[in-house]
Amino acid sequence: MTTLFALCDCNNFYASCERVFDPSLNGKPVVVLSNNDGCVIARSNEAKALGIPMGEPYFKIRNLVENGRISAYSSNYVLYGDMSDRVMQTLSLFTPNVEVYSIDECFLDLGDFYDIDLFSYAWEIKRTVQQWTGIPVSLGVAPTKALSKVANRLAKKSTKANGVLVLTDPYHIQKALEATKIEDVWGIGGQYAKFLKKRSINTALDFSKLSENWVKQNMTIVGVRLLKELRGESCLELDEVAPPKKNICTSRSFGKKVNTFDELQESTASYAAKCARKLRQQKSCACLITVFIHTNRFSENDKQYYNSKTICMPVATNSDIELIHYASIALKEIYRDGYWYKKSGVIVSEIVPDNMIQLDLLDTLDRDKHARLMGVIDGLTDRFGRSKVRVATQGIDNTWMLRSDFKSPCYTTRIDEIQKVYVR
DNA sequence: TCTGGGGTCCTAGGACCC
DNA sequence: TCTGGGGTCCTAGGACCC
Repeated sequence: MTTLFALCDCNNFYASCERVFDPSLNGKPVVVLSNNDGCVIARSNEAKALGIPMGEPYFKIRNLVENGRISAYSSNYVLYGDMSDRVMQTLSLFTPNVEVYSIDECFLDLGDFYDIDLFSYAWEIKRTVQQWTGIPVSLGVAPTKALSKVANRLAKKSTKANGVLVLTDPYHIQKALEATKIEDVWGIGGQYAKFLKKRSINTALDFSKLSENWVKQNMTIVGVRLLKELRGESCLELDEVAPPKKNICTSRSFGKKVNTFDELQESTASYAAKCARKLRQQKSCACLITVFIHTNRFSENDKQYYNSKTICMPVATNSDIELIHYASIALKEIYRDGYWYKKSGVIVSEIVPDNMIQLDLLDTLDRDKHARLMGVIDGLTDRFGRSKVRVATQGIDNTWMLRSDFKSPCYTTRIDEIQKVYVR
């Protein structure tokens, strides 16, 4: 059986989202900053052309921003998430089988579409997404997922392809593999790239000629799957329904240096509540909770400290109140006076479906009551926005909160913001 | 010289992704 | 002054059991 996949990838996604709502940015350099406005995580083509690398710390480009040479935005995940949904919904009109691979990427299973004009079809997809959502996308079409990644990358890079590349005949596949450097192959990270280049394996084509045994020995079974995929043998299926997450993590760097227990406790409580909400959204509960804190690893003057503590809770839970309770216990154990803290986080793990909870005979908590309360809190959060209702431990003024100085409005999801757009 | 041999579970750590 | 956040999978090795 022959397989056929398309990988659709939004171009410079976060920067493109900002542009949809402010067309005056078209043709101009735009960057989007990480949480805390720390570094660059998305760049428009014009920003790339200025030589701004991915991950560039903001302070290094501050001058360009202040002189108006670049527009910089704080990341606005609510907006990007909503735009992502629109793109994915549009894509799912073209085939019922899609895998939302990340916020800006989607695999489409084109199954046995070999008898249609793939090139025209791919272009129709691209045009439709652009027209309906305002987001420019690139498409790579090929017999396996790994090859569709290769095709997508070349589609974006080549001015001739201009955003669409269909890679189905062996000759073109060879040429594409030859044109793809080993470090640009999906699944080859920094370590493997170094290892392979030392052995004169410089391109995807070189890699595809290696023996299965050698790859298995040196790169585990993961490498073997990639090898087969690049040779055109499909090993990676389309995962249409995202499996429930096995770990959920909420962590942030602070907007300022923090040294008191109370500030750490507020932030940790907020992250625990956020994890609880994520658990409820996927209808599951966690047995373990981990809290970690650390100082600023870039600061040479400050004393460094990292620690984490994991607590096994008596009964799996997804309640804000309980998770905050155990997070506080864990934090107390690892907190040390006399350090400047930069970041804290909460991870919940050992996740089980919420209808399969192992009860504890000595459990005294009224779990039904908790569940109803959380339902009410979720309802209020949905209606009035995040953090309008919260457990007291989470604090009120939250001076530790992250910095986000250049955030665009949540155009698509907030009534007041939507009105602003209409008024304009 | 030589120290049973499996099986299973768990954890830490390494690799990768966007 | 200023350097993101959130995930997955795989393997090796130790503990433990019979």
